[in-house]
Amino acid sequence: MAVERYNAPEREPHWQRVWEDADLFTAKTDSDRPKCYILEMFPYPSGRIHVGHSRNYTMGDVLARYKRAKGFNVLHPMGWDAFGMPAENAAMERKVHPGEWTRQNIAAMREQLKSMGFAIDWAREFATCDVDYYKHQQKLFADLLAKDLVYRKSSKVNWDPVDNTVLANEQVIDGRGWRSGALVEQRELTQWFFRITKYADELLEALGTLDQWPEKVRHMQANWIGRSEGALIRWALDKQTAPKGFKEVEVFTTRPDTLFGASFLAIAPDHPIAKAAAKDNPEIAAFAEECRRLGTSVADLESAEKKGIDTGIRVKHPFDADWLLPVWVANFVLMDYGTGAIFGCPSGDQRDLDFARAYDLPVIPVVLPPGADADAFEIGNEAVDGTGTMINSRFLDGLAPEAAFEEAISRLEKTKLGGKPAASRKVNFRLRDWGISRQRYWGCPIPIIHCDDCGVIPVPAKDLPVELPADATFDKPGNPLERHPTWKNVDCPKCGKAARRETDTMDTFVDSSWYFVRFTAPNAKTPVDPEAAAYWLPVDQYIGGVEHAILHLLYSRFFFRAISDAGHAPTGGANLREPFAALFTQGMVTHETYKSAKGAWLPPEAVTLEGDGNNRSARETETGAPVTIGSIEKMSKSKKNVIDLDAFIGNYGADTARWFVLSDSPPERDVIYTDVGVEGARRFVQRIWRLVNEMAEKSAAQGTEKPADFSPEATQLRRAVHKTLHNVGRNIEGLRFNVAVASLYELANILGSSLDKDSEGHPWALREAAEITVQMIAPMMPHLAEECWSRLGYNTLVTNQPWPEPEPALLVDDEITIAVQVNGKRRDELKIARDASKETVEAAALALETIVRVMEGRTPKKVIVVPQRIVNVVV
RNA sequence: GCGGACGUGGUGGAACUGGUAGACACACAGGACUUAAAAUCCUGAGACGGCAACGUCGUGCGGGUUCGAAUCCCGCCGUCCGCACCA
Repeated sequence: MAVERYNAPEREPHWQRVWEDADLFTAKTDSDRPKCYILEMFPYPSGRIHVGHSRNYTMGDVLARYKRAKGFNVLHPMGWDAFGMPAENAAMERKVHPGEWTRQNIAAMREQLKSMGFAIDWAREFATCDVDYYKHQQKLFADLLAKDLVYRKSSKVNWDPVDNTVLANEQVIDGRGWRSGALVEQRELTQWFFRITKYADELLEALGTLDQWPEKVRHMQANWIGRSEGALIRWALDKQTAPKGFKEVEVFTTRPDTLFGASFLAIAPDHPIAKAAAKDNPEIAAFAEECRRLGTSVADLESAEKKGIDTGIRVKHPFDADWLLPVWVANFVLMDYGTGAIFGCPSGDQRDLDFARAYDLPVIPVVLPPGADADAFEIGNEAVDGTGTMINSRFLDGLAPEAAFEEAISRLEKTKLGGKPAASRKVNFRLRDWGISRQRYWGCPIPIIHCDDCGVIPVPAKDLPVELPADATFDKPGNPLERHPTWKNVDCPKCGKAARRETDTMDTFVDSSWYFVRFTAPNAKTPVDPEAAAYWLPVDQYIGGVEHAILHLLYSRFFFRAISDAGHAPTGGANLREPFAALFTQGMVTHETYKSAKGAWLPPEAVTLEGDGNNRSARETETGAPVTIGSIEKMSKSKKNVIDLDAFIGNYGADTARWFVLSDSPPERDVIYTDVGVEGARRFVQRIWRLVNEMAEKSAAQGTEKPADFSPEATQLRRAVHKTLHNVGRNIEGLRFNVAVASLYELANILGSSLDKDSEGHPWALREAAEITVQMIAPMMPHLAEECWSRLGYNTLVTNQPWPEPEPALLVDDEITIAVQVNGKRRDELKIARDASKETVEAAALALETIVRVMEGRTPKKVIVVPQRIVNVVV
């Protein structure tokens, strides 16, 4: 009677082999069945997989297995986002080649993913550092260049003057280089850019069609693109004070209606006028220098204290040549946005107001809020926005801001300044072109040759790929390609003279902007196989972290369009512009952090925990030294709060890991890793195993004919099973895995109490229950499901079974329970036939003892009956 | 600074379009089985008051709309994420 425990770590590899031998997950282009492309954002091969990583692959896998059972031709591939900084850092620190480090990590991580039993088509696997991948990327680059979607311009980087190297934003800590500690400077470099702004309007417009994307992601992208309608206004410089060679300054504004509230102009520290002013004025030069020390991160720039310096330059107000305003250099004006110059209207903009108060500049209210008293109205420390009536604005007085906006622009369009209109309408985008140059080794080489005579020449197609040299050195900072003795020396393909290779490599976001296309035909001779792409794309469900909500997803949307327009469109793909039909952003797995007395992070396995609730404490297991329990954070190598997957699977098995990460927390939210949560998952694995074993003994034999009649309790069991089946299907499709899990727990409770019954049809109902239960858990705990399936007497694979369909008749109850309220407060409930008429329900409700008592003889004013939901008696 | 989200028992969370708040799980308490333990099974439980029947309160805080609000609207507080060279 007693069932042996299910030994997951021992049985799981067996089933993985069986699946592999049966070649179940290799996707074939097969037009008979509808296709379904499921993709999780591919991982960076950082070393080892921990339980945190496994969550989004598990989610994708559940969906892939479910869709497969539903009859879809599923594509579920895996690959590696293999270029990037960590490999280069490892090379410097451990003297191991980035390629070797990356390959080792990939090998380890591939084995770990396989041990999770994922239904992945491994035949399509590739890494972005494979020459066979990046050579196609170089071809795409060349084609984009030919289409004028790539260009060069000067742009700023973080420069470490001690290490003589370019730093990523994350390598700049408090304004200093992370290794050298030197104060970081901004430096201008000529770099490569993708013309993403050409697609700004389309990328914004098309967001409206992405109805299977989270609202918040679309919102974030819309804000990121930042379309705004306004005007370019030219301000004449006052001749007395203007730097030599400058006559005017152009300002972009979305609020031309507030022009009469202007009290100063502010320009970016690297605006040409600011640079000219700095030449003659050491104070301005010093200020600009200080601004440059802030690095290039927008977050740092904008959260820094607002500071400025008066240049002494004056400009004429566009509507009044006698009105002179000062020009300031300010640290919050960005050269990259608009024209790098703004006019400050302190009464209408909080940042301008703070600035005006700090430097004692005039504050003129120009918009009177509705209901405010015109004579007494003053601006305190809070600016007023939008709505109201224009005041102090001469010919605009009395207008609404929207009307004043139109009027101001119309007038300026007619006003001539140096023979040209003083202003023009302009749609401005916050989105900037995508800078892809990286001064690093471990990335896709940009296939360009620089010739002194011929200029910038693309590497001819016949000479591609441009491969990374294997023998680069990593013993010092800086770009190893730049200092490689021979690699960059090459003959100009045009004139044959000695020339130099481009030593910049591409941003790794380029690699990840089209890997999902390559998965559709990973061995194609051309970057894109138009037939395969047309068949598989778009990705039907894309799953990844919210941290990619903007950059990766926007770049991919752009790049897919750009390469389509450059000759790599899927067949008949004129309407296929969006690569990801549905997007799901999953939460992280978090874990407590532990710190030793010396302040070093400790991994969980080195720590022993004691007590509970508020009395928890921790010690180092080996030494007994006290440990500080830190905050709960996303699992990360740097804080060591990771649970390694191998150890986990060795203890509990993959199915427990899978079940745990699917349970409890809604998938879009973070889940906290706890040992007790894992124990819960492990117990459930055993419980299912016991249940199925007992059911196998007590149920009808396999293939028994369905009885004509079922006892009430057998019907009740069947109802529960079919309702669960309905819920699990619905919730897997909606990616509400935690809810699907909960309904399976609920069913397990019912199954447990249904075992020892033997009324009419019950054995058959039990067999049906066992089979459907096993099929329902199969996408989530596939190994256990196979084990159970064979225990039920099958020599087929449950993975190959079609998803069962619930019987509609079993989903609805004949008698239902509805709540009865008096004045909106629940007082009793009522059991009544499902199809009872409103009148019947009302009468039955009013007749309830509790209701009669609570009514105290009062007559109902109104009785609201919502069929099958609720009765509310209003007195 | 700008932009985005989230907030429900001791804990993780459920609640389809506004209709019985707290499903399910964890932790906890009591019981069964056992020489004992583990495992397993059964029972209980939002808070407060009451022996109980039952009553009152209750979804971060303050207002509003509605017969009815966790859900919709306005204001506040708190937490988390992104900000263009981390991936």
